[in-house]
Amino acid sequence: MLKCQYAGLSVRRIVINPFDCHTNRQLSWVEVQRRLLKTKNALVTKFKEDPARDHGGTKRPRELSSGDRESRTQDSSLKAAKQSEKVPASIGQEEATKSSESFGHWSQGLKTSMQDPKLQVYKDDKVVVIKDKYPKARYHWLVLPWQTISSLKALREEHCDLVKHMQQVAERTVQQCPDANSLRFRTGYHAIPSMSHVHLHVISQDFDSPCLKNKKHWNSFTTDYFMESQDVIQMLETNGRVNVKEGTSELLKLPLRCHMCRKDIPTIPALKEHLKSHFPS
DNA sequence: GTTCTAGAAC
DNA sequence: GTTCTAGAAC
Repeated sequence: MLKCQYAGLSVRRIVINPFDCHTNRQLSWVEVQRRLLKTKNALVTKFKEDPARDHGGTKRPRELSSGDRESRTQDSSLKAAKQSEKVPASIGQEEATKSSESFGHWSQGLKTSMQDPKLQVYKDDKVVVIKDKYPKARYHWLVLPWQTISSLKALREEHCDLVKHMQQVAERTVQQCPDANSLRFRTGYHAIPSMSHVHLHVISQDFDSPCLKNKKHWNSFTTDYFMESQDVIQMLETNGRVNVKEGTSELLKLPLRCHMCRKDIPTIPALKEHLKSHFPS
């Protein structure tokens, strides 16, 4: 039970009704905890008036084991990448921090992550590379510009050099990877990203990760929902903007198909088992 | 983006 | 009965 005092108002106790008021069914222990946390957060947010306290990724307790192996696998290459780290110019990072808006919503999480030195693999005056917080393969990085650009839709011809630089940095990051010769990598953007702030995915094609859990994850990297960096650059050069085809969001619902042998696989667990035949550990 | 879970699929 | 997914909530 919560005991707190804000703005002169004392809240001694929060009581959660263990029954759902609509269905009258008994709530699970987890659901009771979730409602307790929600009420507590609402009180804290209301009285402390601190919108930055609750950002993406901190909402619910998470299993510690998830992604651990991938993180360890990436670390060795990250150290190598860091050795080539340039000293950042005085502009860029601070400017990005100042111009960013609303860090509170989960979709703004990348703005926070890119500032976190623990996640940074490389940075220069234009871009930063971080490990994806929930890697969908053995190696999965994100290249982000310091400049605030919300998404592909906001890219224009004047961003051409920046986007080319992002691709160069992506290629260099792959070269630093100890498995660069044995694994294939792709570099590209999600056509309709969930997270704000334009980010280039650099991902190995093993898709061997406990964080890859559903059809949306799979299809976002193995269908045309994943837009190759080179294609994006070409679009910017020829049209001055990036064209996302109508119906692209429907690609996420396509049946599961192996990206290596094109075999249809019925379920995610079966797909993950199938991938072991292409990428033995 | 993730977590959680009802209910569909098996 | 168990496994798996889709969709709501965050």
